[in-house]
Amino acid sequence: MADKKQQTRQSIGRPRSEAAKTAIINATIDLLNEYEYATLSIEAIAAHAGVGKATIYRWWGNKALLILDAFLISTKEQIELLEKENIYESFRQQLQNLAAVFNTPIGRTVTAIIAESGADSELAKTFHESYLYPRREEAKKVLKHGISVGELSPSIDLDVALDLLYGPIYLRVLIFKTELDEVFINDLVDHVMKGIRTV
Amino acid sequence: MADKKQQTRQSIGRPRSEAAKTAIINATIDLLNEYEYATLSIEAIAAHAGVGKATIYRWWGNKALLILDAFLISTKEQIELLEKENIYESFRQQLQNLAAVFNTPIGRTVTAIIAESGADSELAKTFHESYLYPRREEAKKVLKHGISVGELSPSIDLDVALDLLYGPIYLRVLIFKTELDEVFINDLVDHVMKGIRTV
Amino acid sequence: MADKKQQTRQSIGRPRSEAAKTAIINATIDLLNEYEYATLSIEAIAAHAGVGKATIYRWWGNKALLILDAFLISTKEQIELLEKENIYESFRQQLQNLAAVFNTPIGRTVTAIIAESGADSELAKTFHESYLYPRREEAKKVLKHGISVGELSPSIDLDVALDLLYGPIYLRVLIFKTELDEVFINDLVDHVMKGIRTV
Amino acid sequence: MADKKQQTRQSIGRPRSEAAKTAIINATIDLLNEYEYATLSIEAIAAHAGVGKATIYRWWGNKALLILDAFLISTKEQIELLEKENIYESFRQQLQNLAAVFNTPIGRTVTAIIAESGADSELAKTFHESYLYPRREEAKKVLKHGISVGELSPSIDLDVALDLLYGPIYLRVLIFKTELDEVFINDLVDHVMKGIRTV
DNA sequence: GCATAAGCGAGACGGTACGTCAAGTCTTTCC
DNA sequence: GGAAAGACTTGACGTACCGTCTCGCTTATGC
Repeated sequence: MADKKQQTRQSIGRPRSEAAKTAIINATIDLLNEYEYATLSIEAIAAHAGVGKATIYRWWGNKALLILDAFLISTKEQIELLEKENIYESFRQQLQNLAAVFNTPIGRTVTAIIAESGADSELAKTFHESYLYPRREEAKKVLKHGISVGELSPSIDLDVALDLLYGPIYLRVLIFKTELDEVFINDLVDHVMKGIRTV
Repeated sequence: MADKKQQTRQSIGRPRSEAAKTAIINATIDLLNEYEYATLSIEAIAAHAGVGKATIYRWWGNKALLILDAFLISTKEQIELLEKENIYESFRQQLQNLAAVFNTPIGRTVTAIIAESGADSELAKTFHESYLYPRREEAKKVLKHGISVGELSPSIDLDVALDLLYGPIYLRVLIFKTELDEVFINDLVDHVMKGIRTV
Repeated sequence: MADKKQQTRQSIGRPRSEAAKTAIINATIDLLNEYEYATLSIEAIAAHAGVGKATIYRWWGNKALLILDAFLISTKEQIELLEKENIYESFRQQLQNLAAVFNTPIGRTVTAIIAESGADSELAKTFHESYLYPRREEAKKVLKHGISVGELSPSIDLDVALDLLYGPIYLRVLIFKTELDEVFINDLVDHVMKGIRTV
Repeated sequence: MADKKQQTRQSIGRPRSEAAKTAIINATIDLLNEYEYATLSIEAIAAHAGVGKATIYRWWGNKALLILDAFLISTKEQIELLEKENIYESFRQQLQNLAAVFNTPIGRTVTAIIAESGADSELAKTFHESYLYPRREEAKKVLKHGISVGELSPSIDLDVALDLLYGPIYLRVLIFKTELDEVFINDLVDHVMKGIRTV
């Protein structure tokens, strides 16, 4: 079932230091509060984590992959689609959480490097597989549930519906950099629901 | 005494070379097809443009501002909201254009550096004033026209409506990196219209 | 600084360019009190003299030639071999003056660039022709006078004798950077005289 | 200094590469044969030595200090005051060696930058402590020996005597740029000896 | 319990690009 | 029409990091 460290770890030598890994991830997140991606140096992360540069390069191929990993770890349990009593509430909660995540330095940075990267890059693929796809699947389950209970029209395109919900959040937070208040979120969900609800 | 000297005393000394400026902007756009933001060097731009580095730094404070300027110049007349026979067609055309722009290396790069930048940065402010705000105002005029002719509900929030239209484009192109076909654009406009149209 | 271009516009056209030349020479001497040769820029001289850079390059080929010229002009009448009542006093006076000149920033600088330059350089040749040779000839006249009045041995090598007098001054001022007091000068002249005097 | 450091773990991290140091010093000496001080670039030295620029700046603060170091290393055993059978021969040999050293590009360059530098500069101080002072002390021992065996007058000022010997060498080589032949050296030592010898 | 081996912090290495500065040239306007 | 102002190309500066490579350790496994 759980294909974790099933493999017989028989490799000789000193094992990887989890303390170092944690320190590196924390230093990365810390320093992103002060520096933007371009001016954040691996050297600074190593110094701040009390770690040798080589230790970072041993486990992460480059700065972008390290930041992505830090992002994935730090947001692992942060965003979850809580099953609310109804679809409206589910998405309201989810959109609020999403906005919070991408209002964070590391969230903004990860989005920026993903936006800049090519579609076929390891970075984009990892982000898609480890973050985007799982969350979208979860969200789709909510929509499917809505359809099954007759709340939503069975003819809607799930992906389009979700793009309509999430797109404006990315746009406002990352591009327009405006605050997201309750009213906006409500309006947003209202508008989308109006288009996909059963009459 | 010498008040009549006032007339048009325009700056002494050798004037700025427009040829150099054009060469720099073109080199920037050219090289963004080969290099991504992080690996694009000012040195390479200068060499490619046949220009000294100092000439670049004289007119642009940093790489991001240069790229933004190149973007603004290259897209100056590229995107315009053509007055179509109806609102639906207007936005369909506009969204298509927008997708084309952000499918371009410089478009993707500019969005990435804007996303990464802070709300108060000169970069974000310039982008907002020179690009986002003017286009949004144009788009609002279309919506207002739609309201005045009774095609759209007078109670809609213009900004929310436009976020719903544009947000999914940014999301698909920059984050999901999916192709945008006619069907999607049509669906998108349909969905949004359904929410803001007069019954 | 340079009080030129006052009125005196009696004739049509540009005022005399000698004012600019003087301002440049003065600025060069002034700035050598603050900056050493390597960090003294033509740009700073031009700015300080209220002159365009091109005006400097029109008259002097490079920084070294400008400084040499400034040195030659500023020391034109400064060093002269005063005919004293006797040879001893003549050289005592002359050595004192020499030490004063090469204790000056421009004197030290000129010596340094001469020392660094090749024997065949325009710089070294100009310095030799315009400064070293004339002064040495003057000094030789003093020695010859001493011989003619029977005070000095007729068999002495004039050049060796003068090297013995001047060499130690250069050595102390430029290399050892020690103060030259009366006692040293006296000792120096004593020693040399002892070797070249008629018994 | 700290002798007990012998046991303790001495400076961690990768140790300095002696090969790099040697390559840098050699490149410096090599390139001074082609370029003069002003046109010799650190960049060229680094390239010629197959070394990164930072490695040069890590160990030498500036170009002058590097050249001085190269000079000190390259002349470490080159000049020595060989104990000859008599004082005359000792100095004849020593002056010959000195002339050879300062006829070299690096010798001429070092003297030039020392002449240009201020008395209190690190450069002048290092040159004095590492080169001038030790050699002068050696030379003084020769003079003192001459006094103790009754060959030289006990009343002579050692420093003045040595300035008389060395000053003319510097003057001829660096300023007048004349060749030094045996005759001159002999004359020079003769003259000085005549002034300091016991009758 | 000692050898083997990988991981560790530290930091020097060969490099690349930075952003600055000045050199020497060129182009415009003004006097 | 010459001189100022100042933009131009060029190229070195000294700095900051890159990603790699020793060092002298430390920490595990396995013989």
